[in-house]
Amino acid sequence: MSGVRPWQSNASPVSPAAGSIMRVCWLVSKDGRHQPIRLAHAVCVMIGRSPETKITDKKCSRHQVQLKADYNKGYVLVKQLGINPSYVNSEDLRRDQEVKLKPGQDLYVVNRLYPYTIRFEEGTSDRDTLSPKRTHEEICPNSSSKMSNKHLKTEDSNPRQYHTFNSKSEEKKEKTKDGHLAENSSNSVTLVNSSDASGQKDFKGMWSQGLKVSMQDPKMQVYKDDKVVVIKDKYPKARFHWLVLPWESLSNLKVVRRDHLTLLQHMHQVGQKLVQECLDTDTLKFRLGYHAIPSMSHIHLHVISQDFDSPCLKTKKHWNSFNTDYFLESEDVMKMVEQNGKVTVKDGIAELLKLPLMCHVCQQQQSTIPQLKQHLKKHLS
DNA sequence: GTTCTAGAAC
DNA sequence: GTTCTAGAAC
Repeated sequence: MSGVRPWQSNASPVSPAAGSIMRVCWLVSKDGRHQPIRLAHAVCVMIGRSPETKITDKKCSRHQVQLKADYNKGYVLVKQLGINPSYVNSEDLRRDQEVKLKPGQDLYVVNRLYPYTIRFEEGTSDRDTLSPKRTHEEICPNSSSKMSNKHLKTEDSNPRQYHTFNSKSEEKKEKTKDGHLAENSSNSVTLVNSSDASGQKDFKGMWSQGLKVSMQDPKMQVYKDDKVVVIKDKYPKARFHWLVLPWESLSNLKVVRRDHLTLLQHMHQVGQKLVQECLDTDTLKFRLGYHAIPSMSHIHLHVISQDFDSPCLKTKKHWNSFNTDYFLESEDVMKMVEQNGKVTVKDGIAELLKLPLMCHVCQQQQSTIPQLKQHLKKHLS
């Protein structure tokens, strides 16, 4: 990245975006009677006694349950239509009763028989939605290719707040170590082996997967190279607020090991470079670091200016997540990984989010967020 | 992560 | 009465 000033006029043009990322939901027969059935978004699908489900039980209606997937909310609405009860989430359903079926929960189509579960996946082409999840090898048999060039472009839509320098879209993306992000030779991306996606006990909903989608979106990308991508925080808590994300699938700091140290160092260097290249760097201070317990999946390094002048900064949690020890300095994280081979977070660190609001410049306590924001104006040059 | 809103705080 | 926040829902 040395010498690169991505927003300058000689940057490369942006090529057409790859296919937009789409989600797909599968109804999976837990006893393996048949292949997964695709549930399209907001489309009612009837499940019951049929050749497709291979259910021949006469107690099962041909229209036993109606399923409607909601890709935005990350669940499937189950409506019982048959006479005999279906069973979801430890509850027998009545006729016409509707319940939400979430990843990790089971649906028994009738009389606690014929178990199903659902699985949400993501892909960038229609083709990805036509067949169930494939292994990385199935998708990308020759997966040694890597992105080689750095292509950057300026597109400064908001000079005060952002340099939006989109990266030139590369047609082929890299396979990650564990196959989380894989791409075949015809320009489709599928999230496979989503270690923290649907079905996991710590799955919080589709919203928590948003960074994985954003980082793949050329319109969101501010910088990218073969190891990392930078995007603007969608809800910036300061005038400048970027996220540096590795292509490699790392859900959070908990999975980081010594092997990842060079990656963390690279993320830090890219973050520092963003700061150096920022036109307001003379007047603004920046911090680089990680949230101890991030809400969003996929590890991300915050690069944030210390003005905290943003309408998106609204809550005590927002403030304290950047202004207490909940914010782990990138340099401290790297040291920890170097010395201990992993990152450890103190017990009870989430309690820091509830601390009284304190100005990060003069340490004066403020009683409310509006007061704090008013106070912060004093420190703005 | 955000949005929404009931009820606490003023 | 209005402002603000915490927690639920997504």
